[in-house]
Amino acid sequence: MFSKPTIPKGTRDFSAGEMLKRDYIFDTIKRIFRLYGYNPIETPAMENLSTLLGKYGEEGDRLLFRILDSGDFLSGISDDELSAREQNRLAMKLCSKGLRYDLTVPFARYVVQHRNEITFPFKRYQIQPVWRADRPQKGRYREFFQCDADVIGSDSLLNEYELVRIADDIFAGLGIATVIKINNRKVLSGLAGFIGEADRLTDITIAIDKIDKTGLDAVKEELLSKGISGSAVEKLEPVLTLAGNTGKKLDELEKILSDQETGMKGLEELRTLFGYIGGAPLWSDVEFDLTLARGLNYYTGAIIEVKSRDVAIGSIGGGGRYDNLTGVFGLEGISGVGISFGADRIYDVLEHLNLFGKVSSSGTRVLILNFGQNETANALRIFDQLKRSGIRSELYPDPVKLKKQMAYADVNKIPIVVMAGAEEIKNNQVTVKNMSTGEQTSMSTGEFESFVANDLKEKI
RNA sequence: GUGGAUGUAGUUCAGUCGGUUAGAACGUCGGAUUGUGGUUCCGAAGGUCGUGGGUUCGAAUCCCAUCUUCCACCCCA
Repeated sequence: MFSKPTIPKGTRDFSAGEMLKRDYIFDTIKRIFRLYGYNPIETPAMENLSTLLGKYGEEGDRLLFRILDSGDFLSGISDDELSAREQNRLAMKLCSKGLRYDLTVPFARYVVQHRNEITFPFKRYQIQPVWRADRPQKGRYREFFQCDADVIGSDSLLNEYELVRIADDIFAGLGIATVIKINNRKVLSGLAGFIGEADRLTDITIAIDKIDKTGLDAVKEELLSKGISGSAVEKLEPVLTLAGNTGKKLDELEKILSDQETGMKGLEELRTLFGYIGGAPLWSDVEFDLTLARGLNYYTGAIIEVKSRDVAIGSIGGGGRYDNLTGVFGLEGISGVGISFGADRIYDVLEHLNLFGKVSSSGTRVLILNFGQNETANALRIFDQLKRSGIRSELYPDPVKLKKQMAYADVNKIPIVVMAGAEEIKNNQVTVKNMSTGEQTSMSTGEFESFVANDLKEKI
């Protein structure tokens, strides 16, 4: 007896119906990426752990899938080390590779490794799965696809603007109402300096990021519990509750952060970026959100996040500028900015809002019925004729009952059935059935030829 | 990594207090109809009750472990 096969926690099979919908998403994203001059690259599923570790913070390191070394992986390990049972130390000795956690760090590695073949600014897109050893939930998987577009080697804020446009074009194309939130790490940094806790930036950003979800009081509580002084939290509160439109918020912040050099630089960047955005006709709402503070510790300038307006599923896209990501791989002074879209969550949003439309049908337009050995040569001629005209068609492979063949056309939503049995062949005819109306017409082979060339071809 | 819920046919779900052979609907397959799908009628197949232990005369039902899925944290797309 075999036990039923299963797949690992947090992974999924994609059946044909799902793949057609997923491809629709990928095709839309690729089309827009290409429209803006980004070219595709791919990197391996696994990277050396030395490439991955330490890039995502402590939490990120924990979520890395590690790959057990091949061969005699115990050879360099003493019995003492084994019996000490120190997981992390042992893991470092047993594993030298891991599955990629995102596409940005492998991209940084790629840029450093290929620096002599690349001319800057370098624009690339990358659509591949990533893996995280997280505990799965709805909209959260252990294997999922990211769709990244990055430009590296240019400081211009036109790049940030371009990424906002790309996000806007993609979601307009998919028909998802979105809000694109923008913030700037330098402003957050200035804020930390302003309240006298400049070295606690990470704790502060992680805490205030939750203000939407948990409220102001919970954020204050978290800040205090992390050891931020009461006076600092008090100083921060009026800033977090700043109201008004983007321009007004920026004006207010300019007064507050006037003696914070970094903060002022961030505000200037935001003004420039929103200046570009203000002149563009956009589908999405774009807003400055001071509490947007994504935890990734490599962002240094702009921070971007995209959320669905209609479905609460976390962010469906995010990105930002990282001034020195390649620095850890030995290439200093190269700035990059990128954005990433989560195809799996976008899928869930489209499904939830019923926005896939006709994408799900198989696409076959014509089914030729199989009447048996004597009629096969004739059926194949019709088949060739359809293929030559570029019409997606199938010949039913087995000479089974017509009832069964008809049912196949029905469940696969094939709109046209072509029949040519002994009767038709004798009279040089073909019978065409329209599956939605049930209407059926017999025509001469000559008439069928023009039917294929005109009626069928037009509808593709 | 922490805490909580869940698992019965391909799918959605019943299954009483622990008690005979675990049921339904939908789907699948066959037939009514050997040249005609969707509707209808008849029939059939399909279950180690997530897995492994334990308690009991007896376990889908109670206990323990483990896995899955889901939820709240953490973090994130």
